[in-house]
Amino acid sequence: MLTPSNASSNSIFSLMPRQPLPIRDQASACREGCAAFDRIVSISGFIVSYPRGVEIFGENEPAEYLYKVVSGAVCTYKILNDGRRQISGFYLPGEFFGLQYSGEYEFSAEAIRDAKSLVIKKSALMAAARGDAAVSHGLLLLTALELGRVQNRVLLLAKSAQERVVGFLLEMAARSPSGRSLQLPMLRQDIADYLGLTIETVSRTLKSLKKLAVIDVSTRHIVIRDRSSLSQLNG
Amino acid sequence: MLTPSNASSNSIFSLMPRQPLPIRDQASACREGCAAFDRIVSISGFIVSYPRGVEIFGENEPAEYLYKVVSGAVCTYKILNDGRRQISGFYLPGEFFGLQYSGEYEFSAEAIRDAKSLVIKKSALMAAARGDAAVSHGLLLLTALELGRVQNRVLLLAKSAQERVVGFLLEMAARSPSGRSLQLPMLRQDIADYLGLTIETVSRTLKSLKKLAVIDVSTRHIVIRDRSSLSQLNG
DNA sequence: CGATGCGTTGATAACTTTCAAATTTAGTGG
DNA sequence: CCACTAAATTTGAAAGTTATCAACGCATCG
Repeated sequence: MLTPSNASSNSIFSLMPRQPLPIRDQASACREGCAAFDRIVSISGFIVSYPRGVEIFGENEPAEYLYKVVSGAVCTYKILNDGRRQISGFYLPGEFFGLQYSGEYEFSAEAIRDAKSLVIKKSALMAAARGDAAVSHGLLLLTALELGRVQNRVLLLAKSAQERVVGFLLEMAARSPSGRSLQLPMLRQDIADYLGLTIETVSRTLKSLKKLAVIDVSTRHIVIRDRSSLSQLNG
Repeated sequence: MLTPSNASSNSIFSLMPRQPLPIRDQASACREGCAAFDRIVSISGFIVSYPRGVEIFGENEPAEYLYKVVSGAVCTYKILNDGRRQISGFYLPGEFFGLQYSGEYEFSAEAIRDAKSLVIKKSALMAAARGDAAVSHGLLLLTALELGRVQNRVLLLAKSAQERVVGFLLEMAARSPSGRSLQLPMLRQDIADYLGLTIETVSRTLKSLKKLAVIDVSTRHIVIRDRSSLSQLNG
């Protein structure tokens, strides 16, 4: 009942992989399982460029569009009452954002590097979905993957500073083409706001991981030297 | 396009309320929006009793069943490598759990009070879903509500101990029949494992909130005396 | 070459955990 | 219903972790 072979069923259960997918597979799962979805997205979407630092959409705006990163990098975030910024996700090329569970965006989105996005009007997607179950399946798969990501983040945030940073590095590594060499598109401040830490703590933690010889650190680039030790430090 | 009036569309977007629903509305949203779903659940489900402390299902077991709490209380959790327990959610009467995004449960579930659950075989639900769009809509609504909950928890866990406890109280209050008087079905240890704190910190934080005259505290019962102050402390 | 933004480093303060009781609560058998 | 026991919660003191504040270094860019 819950096997991939049943993927044409109308139920959400059948859309889910048997094993939780590693994050790196978001793009590929969608490619393999939802070719029709991707085709619609490519046809009905248009490319928009966002210079670094520009807001792509704001919290509480009507959620009219779905976005797929083509190049660069994007984050979604929320500003809390006291002015702190909580980043809820980073999105790299091939990944989707703007998939909100209500009629209005729950978060704001901003380009953290100069970025290009494929922008798809949700109403167009929905029209396509009525005639093509693969499209609605694609949307559901994205939603389920997002849920899995967020659940992982809950586990991450319950831990110590070192475990958070390690978890972040492993997550980024899983999404990188090369699993060992990470180009970090975001600033230290972005990492801090993602992990609920300060930039100083992020900086010091990276340094201590370097001292332990599990990673090499430069400003925008991390090399994982000892992955098994890193995984052990993940708790 | 994204209005509630469009709820019969095949797209997940149309299933979502315009505004994020407060948590208390999980049960009622399902009642109102998914009468057919609830009917199927009631018909095809059976009642099982679980004494307090009993495991209902375990992480990595095949996710064959969906559960709806009838009485008592349940939590889902994960044991981390170092033995810590991270509780991922509490479920009160009327709420669903066991809705996993993969073919196997991501978490374990346990009765934190003597509990009765309606147990529904997912394969039966899926069969019903093929003939009745309302059923698959119901599943999707549950999934989307779960996503919203988890997103709120991410925001919670990035904050200070006091803000976490306050957020927890506000969340529980929103789910209680009376919004001001909370019966807590869980132990302090459960609250601590939910918030990523120690029981001592939870205890001290509750005491300090009592000192601030925003709540009254007894072992299993909280009364919110000053809701607006409490909300302000939520960050 | 100064200005600016970003990252690192150091010292101190604030917060949270840890460890070790003491106290209260809940359950059980008399 | 009371006494006893085990479990749960609270409290206190000390240790550990992270944040805050301040300064410095290091690039990039006009």
